[in-house]
Amino acid sequence: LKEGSEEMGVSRKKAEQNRKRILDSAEQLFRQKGVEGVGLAELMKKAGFTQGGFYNHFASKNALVSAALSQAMTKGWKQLNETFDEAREQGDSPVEHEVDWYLSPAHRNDVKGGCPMAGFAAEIPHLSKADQRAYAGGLDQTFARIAEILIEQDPSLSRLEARRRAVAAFSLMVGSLLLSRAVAVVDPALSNEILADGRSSMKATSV
Amino acid sequence: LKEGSEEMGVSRKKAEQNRKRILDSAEQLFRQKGVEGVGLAELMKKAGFTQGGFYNHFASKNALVSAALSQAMTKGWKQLNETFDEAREQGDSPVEHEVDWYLSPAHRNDVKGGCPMAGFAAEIPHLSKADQRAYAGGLDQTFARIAEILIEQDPSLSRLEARRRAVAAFSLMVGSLLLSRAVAVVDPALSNEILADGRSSMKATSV
DNA sequence: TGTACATCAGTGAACGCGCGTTCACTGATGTAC
DNA sequence: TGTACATCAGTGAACGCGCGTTCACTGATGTAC
Repeated sequence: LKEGSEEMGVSRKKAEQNRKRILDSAEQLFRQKGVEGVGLAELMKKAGFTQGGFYNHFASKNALVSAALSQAMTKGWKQLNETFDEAREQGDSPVEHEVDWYLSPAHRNDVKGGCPMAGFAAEIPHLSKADQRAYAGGLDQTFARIAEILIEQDPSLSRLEARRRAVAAFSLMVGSLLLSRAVAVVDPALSNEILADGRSSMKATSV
Repeated sequence: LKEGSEEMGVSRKKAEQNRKRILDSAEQLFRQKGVEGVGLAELMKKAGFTQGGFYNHFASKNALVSAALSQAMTKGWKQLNETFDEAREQGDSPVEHEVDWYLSPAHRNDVKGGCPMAGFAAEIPHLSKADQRAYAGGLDQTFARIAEILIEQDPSLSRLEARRRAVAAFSLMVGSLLLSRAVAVVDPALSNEILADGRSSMKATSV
């Protein structure tokens, strides 16, 4: 058991990879079609398995939803910080860099990925309290990180003012992204305009 | 037929009222639980009927969804204009009046009602193209109306600049409302903060 | 105005279907001696 | 190191259930003469 768990056999390693494949498929499908719009049969088929194997990896669909939300938020948090680091390396304003990515057509089109706070926002009220708490924690953390960066950019900002701007800025980004996605298929021009106007508003308010 | 349709019998009048009750129940339930989260049995029971009667009024669940979305948008449009009229009567700034209502805890808590552009935003990509088109039209109309009001308030604004501000302002309001709703149950303080920061940002940017 | 027939909203049971979940079985993997 | 047994990921069929939809039936409403 001691050494056995250290260097696992092929099958267990493979099983862990398979779990990851199920989880990744779930994350994408849940964003794309909504949690209620995806069945386990479809999901397992996409991951390359038959339906029955699901319960070797997750206790229930709800457990999978929690895991998918959690993974999406972890990815989103990494992405946020990478975007800031990237901007610093290029000597750009970190928040402007973030906004340019966030309100880009590419991010809008990436329905399967992208910001989990936007992608899951509408599902959250239908999920468990634990999931709602996880989401609220992730959102608060995001606000805090943006406020931190704002103070870095302009040290004269008070903590309170930075927080206010961070919350409003992120709300604008989420709203623009969701409205832009809602009309993307039937009115691409309007969809692009929403992104562009969001961007120009962010720049006008010196954030 | 000529006179008969002029002064309809009690039953047909009643039937029309019943249709309205089904439609109203649907509008509320779809907002609350999402379109996929509501079954026709539950819906008809809420409206006070048995399941089978549904198809006397609507051709399918999809047809009901379209009707509910359409009714919600009509109501939303009326509400928008009434809010503007109300502000003018009281000598308030129309847009500020709108924002104070839109980003109020009362509006956040009114999940069954309130702004349809926010309430249905996440559902739209899963609906029919016709519904998506209707939504896009309603959104464009909303942007245009807000831009109009902005020019009324400040005639020096160019059409383009007014439009830009209207789109960004509405996107901020929608984003704040949705994020605020997402965390309302598990973190009321954060939920209120999101609304408050949205409001103060709107005022700071002189909209 | 009064009677005979047609209409049609509402009932309640049933339809096939896909859902989340369970289960007996398999065979390769991992463990014990 | 080699053999015997236990584990457990994956299969595929089945479970009960609720879904959207259909249908035969009812009785009050609306129409025709």
